Amino acid sequence: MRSRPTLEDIATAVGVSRTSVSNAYNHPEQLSPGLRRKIFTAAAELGYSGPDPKARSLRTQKAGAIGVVLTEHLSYAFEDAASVDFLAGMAEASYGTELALTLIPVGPETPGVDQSARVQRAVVDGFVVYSVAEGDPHLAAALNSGTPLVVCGQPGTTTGAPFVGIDDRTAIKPAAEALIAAGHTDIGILSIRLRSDTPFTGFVNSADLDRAQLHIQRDRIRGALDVFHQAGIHNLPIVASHINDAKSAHNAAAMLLDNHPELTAVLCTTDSMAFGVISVAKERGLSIPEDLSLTGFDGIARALNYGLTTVIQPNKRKGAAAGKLLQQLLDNPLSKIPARTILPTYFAPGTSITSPRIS
Amino acid sequence: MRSRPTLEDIATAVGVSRTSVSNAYNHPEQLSPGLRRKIFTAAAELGYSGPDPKARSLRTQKAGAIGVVLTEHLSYAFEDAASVDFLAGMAEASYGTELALTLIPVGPETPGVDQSARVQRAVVDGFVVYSVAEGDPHLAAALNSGTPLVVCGQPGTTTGAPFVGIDDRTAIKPAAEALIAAGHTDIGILSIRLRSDTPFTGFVNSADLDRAQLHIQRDRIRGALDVFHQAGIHNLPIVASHINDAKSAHNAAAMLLDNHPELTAVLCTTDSMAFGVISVAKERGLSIPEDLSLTGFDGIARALNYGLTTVIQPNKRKGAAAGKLLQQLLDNPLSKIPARTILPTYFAPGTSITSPRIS
DNA sequence: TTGTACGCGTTATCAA
DNA sequence: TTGATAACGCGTACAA
Repeated sequence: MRSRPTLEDIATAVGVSRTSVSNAYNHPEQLSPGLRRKIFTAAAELGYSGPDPKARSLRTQKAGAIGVVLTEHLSYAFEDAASVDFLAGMAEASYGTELALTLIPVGPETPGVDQSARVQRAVVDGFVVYSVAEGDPHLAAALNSGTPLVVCGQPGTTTGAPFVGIDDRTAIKPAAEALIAAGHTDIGILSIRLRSDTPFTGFVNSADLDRAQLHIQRDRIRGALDVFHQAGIHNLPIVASHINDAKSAHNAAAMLLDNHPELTAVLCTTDSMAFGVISVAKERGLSIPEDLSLTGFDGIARALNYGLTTVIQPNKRKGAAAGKLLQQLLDNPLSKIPARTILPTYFAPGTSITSPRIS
Repeated sequence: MRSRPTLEDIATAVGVSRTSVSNAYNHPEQLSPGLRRKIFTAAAELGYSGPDPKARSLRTQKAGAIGVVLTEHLSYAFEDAASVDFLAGMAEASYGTELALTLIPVGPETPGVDQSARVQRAVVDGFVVYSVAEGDPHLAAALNSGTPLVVCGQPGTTTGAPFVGIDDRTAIKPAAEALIAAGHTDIGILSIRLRSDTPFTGFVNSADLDRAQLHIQRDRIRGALDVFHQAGIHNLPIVASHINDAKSAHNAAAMLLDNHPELTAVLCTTDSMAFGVISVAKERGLSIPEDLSLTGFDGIARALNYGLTTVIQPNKRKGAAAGKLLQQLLDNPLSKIPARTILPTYFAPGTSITSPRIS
């Protein structure tokens, strides 16, 4: 079996130089139409499909793609509405450019296996790293790759790379304030895990917050605590759930309510956790908000549909902003782009808060 | 500003050959640990981030990625549940491999602009082409690229490439049969466009079917007609809508019902079209199924939730199957893989059919 | 309009 | 365990 023909093969077949064949594909104006036709004819005959992209990208030092690094499994990214919206935004930002989107699969962290290999080997012109833990090896590899990089969501600091996201600490405050305004004082907090390295579901304290690797969860909790402390409420029970799925959310909610039957309200750092509370409440015959007020965060369709009091964040716009910034960086690596791009969030009052029952 | 150092720079700095530096990264076992350490130290000092992926991929003739070509805008792909599921399946199939997923943005078809450039320039080891029209230029470019290729969904024939999909013509029959079984004889059909090149929304006939570029829609209509003809029902009105969004579905449904007030049932080739009928019915005070029986196709969450009589297709499994097949092809280009992989579909009876009113 | 010469940064092979 | 050499396939000054 013959191997694929190259530019050179076509050149010799037609009896011209490689340059002319190259120009036939890349600079038609520098060529007589007749010769160009002859070259394409010969190419078709020899089964030549045009210049090899791999060779071209070495020569031009351009890959024609930007890498997207997502936490967790890539297939999870397609099941999570927020990351799908984010990708839609990235895709939107890629129109009008010649850039493809290379999704870099991130397997489960197997100790001993170098997880960053895929990032290092990715043929891309730059990276967008989406919502990873501080110290994540893929982030480190991307930072070290020598290509432009934009971090989205988290980690919020310590990377030195341009950041796109929301102000989680401030964004959650309207939800906390709404609970205070309704008169609640016995409030619990439910969040997703703060660390990625050790599986742990249970109560966390402020020292755990200081050690958090996942800045988004940390900042949301801190923002809520800011409000509660200011209202004179201290020592709120906080449960963090390692896994983010319906069953785990249910279990974490049960753990919180079992240990703190006095609670009249629960603030959740994600809508998904709030649905865990809803599921437990249903199980126990508690009605929301009459028996338990509840808030979420994210603004997923299901939450808005339910009427959950929550905070809507602009996932698609995050993707678009990250994409645009990276492109600007690619166009001009020295261009000054903002170190932090903070997008606005929107409080959705919903109907899941009322005053606590007088007991 | 100095340019990025290369393998060679490290080699001269350490005083060894390029080969040894390369081996330090790729074949640690062929190197004394001491030298390896020295090399990495020098690399860190010089700001060398490891072998350049672009050069590596030229040398090894591997890109480390598979290209996914999706119809329509890439951002639309993230808004459509079916293609998101498909991508999730592709992602799932990529675990355990070193392959990234390169999504190739396909802009609007601007006449005169060579749409296939992005496909031709993509640095990938193979392509999965998802649900494009027969004759699509991107498909042609991918076919011509000389790399392995799997076609998913459509076109169902004429490409010569391995195909993964469902048997649309057979799959829709249970929906049509359910209408027949309920006693309907005045049935309309609503589908999405049959051609991609000319915008057209309106009634179509069997000649239009023969000319269809979009095989999925054509086959579903034909499958339904098979059933209806066999039941002695002929000359059913068929409306095809060029655009697939809520408003267009509404308009197409209105067009069908306005011109055929005698209809007691509508068979739709997608769930999204069925919701167009639902929206028109609501507007006119028709209840479903009492005044109008209705069927869909796809099994999107909203349809199942509504209780629509529909056919569920395995989108995620399609992605996984396509990914696996392509990988097999990449591992061994000569391996015999099935020309057609047909996945099973599932009829969801729902509650949107009842017997026609006796008039 | 066409050709020459060089470089892009790496890896495989084989010899030392 | 280390090194020299030869591809890999192409783009682009520059010269003709």
